[in-house]
Amino acid sequence: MSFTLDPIFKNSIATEVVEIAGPARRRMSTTDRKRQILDRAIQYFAKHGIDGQLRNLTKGLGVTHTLLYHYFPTKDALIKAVYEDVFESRWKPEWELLLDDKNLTPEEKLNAFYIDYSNTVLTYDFVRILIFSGLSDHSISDRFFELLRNRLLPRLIRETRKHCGRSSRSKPSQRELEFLMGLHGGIFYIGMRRWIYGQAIYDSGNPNTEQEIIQDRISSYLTSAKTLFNTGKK
Amino acid sequence: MSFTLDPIFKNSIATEVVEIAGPARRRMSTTDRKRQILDRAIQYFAKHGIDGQLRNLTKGLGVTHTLLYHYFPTKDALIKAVYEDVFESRWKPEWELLLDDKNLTPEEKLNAFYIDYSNTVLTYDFVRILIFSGLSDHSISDRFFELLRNRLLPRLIRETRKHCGRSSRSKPSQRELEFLMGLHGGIFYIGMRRWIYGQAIYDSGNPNTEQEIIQDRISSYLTSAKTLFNTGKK
DNA sequence: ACCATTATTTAACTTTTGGTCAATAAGGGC
DNA sequence: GCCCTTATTGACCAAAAGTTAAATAATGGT
Repeated sequence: MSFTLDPIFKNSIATEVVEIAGPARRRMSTTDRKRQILDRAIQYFAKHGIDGQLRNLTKGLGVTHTLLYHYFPTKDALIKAVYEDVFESRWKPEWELLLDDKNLTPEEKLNAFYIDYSNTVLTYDFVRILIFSGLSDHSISDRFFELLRNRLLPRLIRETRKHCGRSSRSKPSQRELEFLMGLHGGIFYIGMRRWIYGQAIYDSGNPNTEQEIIQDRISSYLTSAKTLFNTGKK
Repeated sequence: MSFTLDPIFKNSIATEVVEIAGPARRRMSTTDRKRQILDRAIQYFAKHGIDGQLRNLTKGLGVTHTLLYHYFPTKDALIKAVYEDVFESRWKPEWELLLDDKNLTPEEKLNAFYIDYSNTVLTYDFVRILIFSGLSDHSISDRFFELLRNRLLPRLIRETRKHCGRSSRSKPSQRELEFLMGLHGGIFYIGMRRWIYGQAIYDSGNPNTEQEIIQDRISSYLTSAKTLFNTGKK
């Protein structure tokens, strides 16, 4: 035997307990809510991995986990949408333009590029989601590297060669590419240390310091490329 | 209503279906079985992450998942044992000796060290488990970096300075350390590409090629260190 | 002010999964 | 060859977690 409260009364109690302000149930437009859920999902999956639980994901939204199914048919679909979104929002087509700019020296281009690249890509959400993807199904990591390989690396090699006073007619050699990947990986590793291993790096992310660090490496890369690749012998 | 087979008969069927050879139930010594489970767990968790399921983990062993609880009290204990084991088995104290060897030049030491380091550390199991740990609780990644920071980096900086003809009396500057981390991260990134992103790198892991790649980078690192840190000005 | 639409919740189902425990049987020692 | 130890299993549990369907109620349009 149990007693039930008057519906209105019950509602007012629930309102007080669960949410301090606003009506118990607030309706949002489909697009707004979908966006909100997606943003939340990016944050949540970046932190907990794609094995995170939907019930916890929606908790911070003040919404039931079943509401997800109104916007995404399955959890996999949501994850796919997260991948898609995080990927789309981070890749900048301007990078290619920057590297093609005729008014900059190779060193200026590399510096400008890698500083912007590290500010855009080396964020908590992106680094972690990229790696979660790599660890499981490769779904975004493959696409990301395809762009890298096709759009960026050839331009970076071209600029490297320009810096060395070499022609860019021949196809990049494996050795040149790997030397470039040393620079590239070293920069990506900054993000790894910060967002995967949780290391505080230099003065808590002072952008000046980070810029100087990157510039050191680029300057070293370009200078060494000269001596490594200009002499004919290995 | 159901009928039951004669126990002996039933057993022989099960034996045929489940396992082709050997008796249905084989007993192993405690130490052997524990070792076998641990090896399997390392493999399994490296592939599927620590959220992998115990039932699947034991499937390949031809053993019930409940048997795990005879050797490890909980899943967490098993994971901890995995971390422990993978960590212990990969860190080589000889590295410190190598870097302290008085008969080698700094460049020889760095080459020898990083080639062995990459062969030891940049394996499927280790790279992935290190990163899984970093993504979740940092339990091994912290310990690994502590050793790196305390045992290796100071020696690597010392050798770098020696190569530049500088004294090692002063404490490593942040700039020096970060320049070194560029090299170090670039090398770790080789493992990332191979074991996280699943990229085939150069001729399917030709060790010679890999050695040359690492040597290129080290030579570049050392040469640049001279020009970066020998002049007094920034 | 009402109504139709649909965003949101409630309740429930199912499968998965870590964990327990009593029953079983392999294998070594006698 | 028997017996005792204990490695191994099978049945089972409870909580977790993805998914569904029906009920509820906010909101915009008229």
